[in-house]
Amino acid sequence: MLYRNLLVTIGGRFMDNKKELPLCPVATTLGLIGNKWKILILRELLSGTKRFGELRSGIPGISQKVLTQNLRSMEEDGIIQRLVYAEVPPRVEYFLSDLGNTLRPIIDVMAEWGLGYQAMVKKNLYETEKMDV
Amino acid sequence: MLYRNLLVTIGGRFMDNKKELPLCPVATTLGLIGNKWKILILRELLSGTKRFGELRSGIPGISQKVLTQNLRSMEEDGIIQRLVYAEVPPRVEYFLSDLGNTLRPIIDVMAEWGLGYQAMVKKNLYETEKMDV
DNA sequence: TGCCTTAGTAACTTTTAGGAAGTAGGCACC
DNA sequence: GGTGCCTACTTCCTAAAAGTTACTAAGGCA
Repeated sequence: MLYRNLLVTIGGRFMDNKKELPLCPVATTLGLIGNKWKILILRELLSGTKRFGELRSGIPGISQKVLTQNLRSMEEDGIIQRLVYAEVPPRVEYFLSDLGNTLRPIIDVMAEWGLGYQAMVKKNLYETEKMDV
Repeated sequence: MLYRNLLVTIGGRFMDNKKELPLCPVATTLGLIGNKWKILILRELLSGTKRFGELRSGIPGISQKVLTQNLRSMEEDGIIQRLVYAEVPPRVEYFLSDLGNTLRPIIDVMAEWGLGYQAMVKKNLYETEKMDV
């Protein structure tokens, strides 16, 4: 593994150019998983190894190109690993590296917050409807 | 407060069109803070009320336009609140709403992970240098 | 009068994402 | 033996988003 690859992708136009870690830890984290697709990919892979097509169907709205781009970027950053089988039709498996697995708490907290928010919205809508009537 | 504004912004091209909550809690969360700028704005406001200019200088690389856009979006979503003083030169203060404050654990976990990552990179670089010599 | 201030907007350029079509290459089918 | 199928890309073109720069309002102050 190339340790230098761990130096990531912050500070450029889309935090993807300069090989330099920002001082702020939050910005450092965002340098690796700063867009929503990477987080959704992470969410998918937290439940285990997935093929390209499985990721695509598991993440509604993502295009092939963007999925490929983000997978490559995450592989470069050492978050995920890529395993190509010399078969026809082609088969490529993706799974989290040890580093990628350490990101699990972040997704957990986000999932937890999302659940609470969904519940709040549901409750508020209900009360709003009651008030409307 | 308009409760319906809590229904957010997921599923469109950039998760900002349809007023519909996704089933996945992670995607729900990403609908509100799915881009890096919002998370950095959140980080700034977690330490207290800030003026527009303070936010701008506290978040290196953000442009006026993008800061304005994200602040407006976060205000619509009920995460932050905006207070305009009728003064010249103008003064506008931003601060977290109660809802916005509930996002604190997410930023905390990201900061924690970022610290660990920074430490790892530093250590690995050091070892790599030793190996290179 | 002229210049300072800050938050925001408008016009314009660059970057990124989306969509559709093309590629590889072994296999099944007619 | 030609045709089509399968999957994981890749390429091309267009649309949308983000970035950059310049400009505005409107009172205070020299």
